[in-house]
Amino acid sequence: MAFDNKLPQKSTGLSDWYNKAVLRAELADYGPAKGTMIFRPYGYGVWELVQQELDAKIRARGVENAYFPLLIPESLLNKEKDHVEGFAPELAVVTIGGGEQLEEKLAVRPTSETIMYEAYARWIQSWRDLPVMINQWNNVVRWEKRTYLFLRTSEFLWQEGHTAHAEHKEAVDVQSWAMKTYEALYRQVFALPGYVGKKSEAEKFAGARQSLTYETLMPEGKALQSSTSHDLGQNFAKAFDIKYQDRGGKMQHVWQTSWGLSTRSLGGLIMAHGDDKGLRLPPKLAPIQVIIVPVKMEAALLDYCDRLEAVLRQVGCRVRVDTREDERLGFKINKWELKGVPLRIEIGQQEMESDKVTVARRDTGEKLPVLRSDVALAVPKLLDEIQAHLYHQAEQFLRENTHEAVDYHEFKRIMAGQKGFLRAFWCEDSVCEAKIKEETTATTRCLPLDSKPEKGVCVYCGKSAGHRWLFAQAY
RNA sequence: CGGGGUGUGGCGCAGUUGGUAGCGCGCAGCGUUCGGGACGCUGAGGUCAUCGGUUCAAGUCCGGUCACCCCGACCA
Repeated sequence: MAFDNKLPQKSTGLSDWYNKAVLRAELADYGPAKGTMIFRPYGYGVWELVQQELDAKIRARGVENAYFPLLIPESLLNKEKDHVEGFAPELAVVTIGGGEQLEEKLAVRPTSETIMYEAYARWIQSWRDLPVMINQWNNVVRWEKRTYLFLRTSEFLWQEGHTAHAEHKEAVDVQSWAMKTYEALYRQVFALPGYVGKKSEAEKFAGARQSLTYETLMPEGKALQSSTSHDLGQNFAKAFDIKYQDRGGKMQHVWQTSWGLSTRSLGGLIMAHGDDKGLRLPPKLAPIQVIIVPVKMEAALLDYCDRLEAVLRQVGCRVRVDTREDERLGFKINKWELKGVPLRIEIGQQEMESDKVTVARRDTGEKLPVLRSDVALAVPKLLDEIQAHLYHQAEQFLRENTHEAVDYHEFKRIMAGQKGFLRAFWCEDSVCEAKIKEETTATTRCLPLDSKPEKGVCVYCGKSAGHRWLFAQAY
């Protein structure tokens, strides 16, 4: 008996559970170099679904895909002061090429602002050239000290959008559109609710004027920054000399945005929805939405399964039949539960005789008989229900773990216990922010966009404060 | 980069006071099975992370190096 195949309990050891679930579900594996990971077909399949969904929305906004180089001359990277300082500690740099020491070192991109804007400066001459709106799907490298599959690896995959505009307002519109797009994607596709808001000065992107963020909550009460969208102002435009001649003939710097969503999102997806049996993938991101499992490997059953598969494929489901002969029913059930397939259909003698198939939901574990003639209608409906149910569970968790901290004593008490998101007044002084972090591990996550101005006093220093910010321990 | 831990077939591990490597799972073949992680038989697979030292003899003792994991400071 393969008892050592049991997954650790999610509730008792989250990180152990997470690592094993990711490896055993065949989402990913470790790469040979420190901090690198392999995206296995099943895990990459989830990412491809994310790409399909997001890419369509990006194109619909008129943003075009392109590709810029992996290697960035150091001098380029050094042009924007805050940007260099922000990324210097996690840079990987190529110093040797073709066996010879390079005259100018090449950074492996940690993000592409600099290499893209060098080109933008050459491409943009006139107001007629604007806006420039380019996205790229690529990989970036950030030399992390401590790595974690999907959530924090030295190399990760993402999409980064970079736009340039004549007017600041237009840039702000794009920044806001990008965040709304991410929010919708997270809620509707990832089934992950979260908070949208503005980053503090200390937490914003290196080189940005202002950053927006989508923050989700993980099971141990830590927040995960799940995507960002930046108003770069004219900081890079000035550093890279990106200018255009306006209608009146005057030279103007452009206004820019950048925004990204990475494979880190898959880590959040796995952690947030998984249970003791393994993953629970929301149907919209499940590479296999329905797995048909014959109870026995008999020709008649297999034939029945194949016909069922054809029916479901026709209504647009991603469906497969498990035809392995050496694994028995129980083994297969556990395997597909571990892999998080939303629906499992069991076909045996009983089903064939009654013409009712047994449909098992991964989210609730519930099994229900469905007439074969109803399957084409019932299965897509069940998939929608599962998608909605996962969202509601996550939403309830988020609600139950968002607290008001009326004073610092309460703040510390919550951070020492269950954690989660804390709403608290903050005077917006970075000294208080740093102190709070030092004493409680909580950092400002964002000022929620829907928060209204209020009169209050900073939880830390007692000076007057105009807004309640969201705090949490960050991933 | 600080603290802790681990490196022995693909994976998980055992290996006594040093004597020349074993178990479980997995894998391959055959057979019996098949409604919640089946069983039998046969078989393949290891220069014990690496470098150096001590010794007649090192998986085991000593020293260095490397890698990975966990906990902290940094990050999407």
